[in-house]
Formats: sequence, structure tokens, C-alpha cells
Amino acid sequence: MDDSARLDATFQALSDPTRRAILARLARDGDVSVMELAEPFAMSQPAISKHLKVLEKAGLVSRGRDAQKRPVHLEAQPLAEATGWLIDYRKYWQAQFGRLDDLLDELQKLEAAAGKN
Amino acid sequence: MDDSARLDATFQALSDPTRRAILARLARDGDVSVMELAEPFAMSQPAISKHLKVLEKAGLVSRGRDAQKRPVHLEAQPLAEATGWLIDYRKYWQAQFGRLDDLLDELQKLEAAAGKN
DNA sequence: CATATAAATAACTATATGGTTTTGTAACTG
DNA sequence: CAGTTACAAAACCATATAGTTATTTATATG
Repeated sequence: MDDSARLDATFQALSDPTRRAILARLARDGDVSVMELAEPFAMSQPAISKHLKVLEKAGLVSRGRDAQKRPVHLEAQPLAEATGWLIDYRKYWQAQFGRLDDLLDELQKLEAAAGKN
Repeated sequence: MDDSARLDATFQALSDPTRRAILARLARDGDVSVMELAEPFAMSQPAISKHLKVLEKAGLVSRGRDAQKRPVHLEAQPLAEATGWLIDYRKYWQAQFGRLDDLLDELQKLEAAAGKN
């Protein structure tokens, strides 16, 4: 898989709110089993397993083994690559916020208002 | 469209190499007509128009009017929001970059100065 | 007015995506 | 060994996506 295809897979994986929520959960709680991940969602276990397969193909998670459980682990490398792509555009989006600290302020407002996705 | 849906649309728009190339072209050359955008691709004009519709729905481009031409303009706001989402994971991906460029340096300085994290 | 250019729209096709329910399997437990 | 838990795999369905060719619309020009 070349760089472009990896970015395809990463952005595609990030384009679903369930998958972003899974990543957020892993960032908060560390490794989590599939059942524990599925619990908050109004969705069947196989649906979550499918989302995990998408995340795994993008390299955003890896799987371990603990008895019957397959703990899911966050892998940040693709997030770094996606960020790297976006950083090339910073001169365009920086202007939207004026200065960097304005960006941070804006982010905090967005998160406070949205309750973090 | 709420924050989550906007992120969906943004990441989904960014998940295609043709659309990323279009954004890169607009960042380099400024506003560009549809025909000029289509030229480098082995793809029909309607296919490019469809990609532009995806980008426009995500708010990543806007359209002007110049005689028959509909110049395409880069809109960076959604890139800022996507970057904002990724920045929440920086502690995971920071290690991946050796020497970071000025954005991240500045981010770290700001945070250090503010006594955060 | 007739024609050319730029782009959008329509109609169609093939494949991908996101969900379901059902079934299968690997590992523990009594 | 029988049952349970945790998960994956299969089969199916509806909708979305990415492309095509053909047609239409808007604007400009001879």
C-alpha cells in the first residue's frame, strides 16, 4: 500500500462517527475488548467487528489476545500521517482563525459545545 | 449539519486521491476552472464535476462565475476542523515525528506557556 | 441568429459500505 | 465432556460511491 492509498484508508476510516468514537474511547481508556467497545452503541456486535476491521486495515488499531478476548489497541501512526497531510495546508486555515491561540480557543469551544466526538 | 456530520463529510471528501489532488492544485494555483482541473486526470469532465460536488458539500471548495467558467475556490475552514480533531490525539502521534515544523513547535510553546498538559 | 465553450444534469453500471441475522469457532469453566 | 463467553464469518439487503456516455443549460462570439 503506497502513501496515497494509506491516506485514502485513514481518511475513509475517520469519516464515520462510530469509528471516531471507538478511537476516542481507546485514547481515553487504553485497550478495550470488542464487547466493551460495542456496549455504548445501538448496534450489533458484528457491526462493531466490521468497523474494527476497517480501522485495522487503515492501521489505526491492532488486536491482541487475552483468553477469549481480542483487546483493541490504538495505533497512532496513521493519525500522524493524516496530520502531516493537513499541516501542509496550515497557511490556509491559520488565516481563518487569525492566530494559533485563536485556533485553540475555537477548538475548545467546539468541543465544549459538541461534547467531543 | 452538526459538528459530527461535518467531520464525516470532510474526512470522506479527503479519502479520495483525486479530490486531494484537486485541493493541492487549488492551494498551489489559486482559483481554477473545472476544465483546467480535469485536464491532468484520466477521467471525464462529469466525473470531476461529481468530485467537486463532494468537496462543495463538505465546504472544502466554493464556486464563482467568470463567463462560462465556474472557478473553484479552496475553502480551508473544514481543514481547520479536521486538524482540530486530530490535534486531540497529538500526544499519541507526536513521537512519530522527529523534528516537527513550526506549527507543532509553536503549539508546544503555547501549551508550555499556558501550563497545560 | 448560429455556433462554440464550459459545466451541470441525467441515466445507467459496477462495486463498496453499513447494517442485519444466523452460524461457526476458539478459549475458558463447571 | 457440556456449556458459556467472546468474537469472527457468512449471507443478505439497502443505499452510497465512482465512474461512464449522452444530453441540457448558460454564456459568449462570429
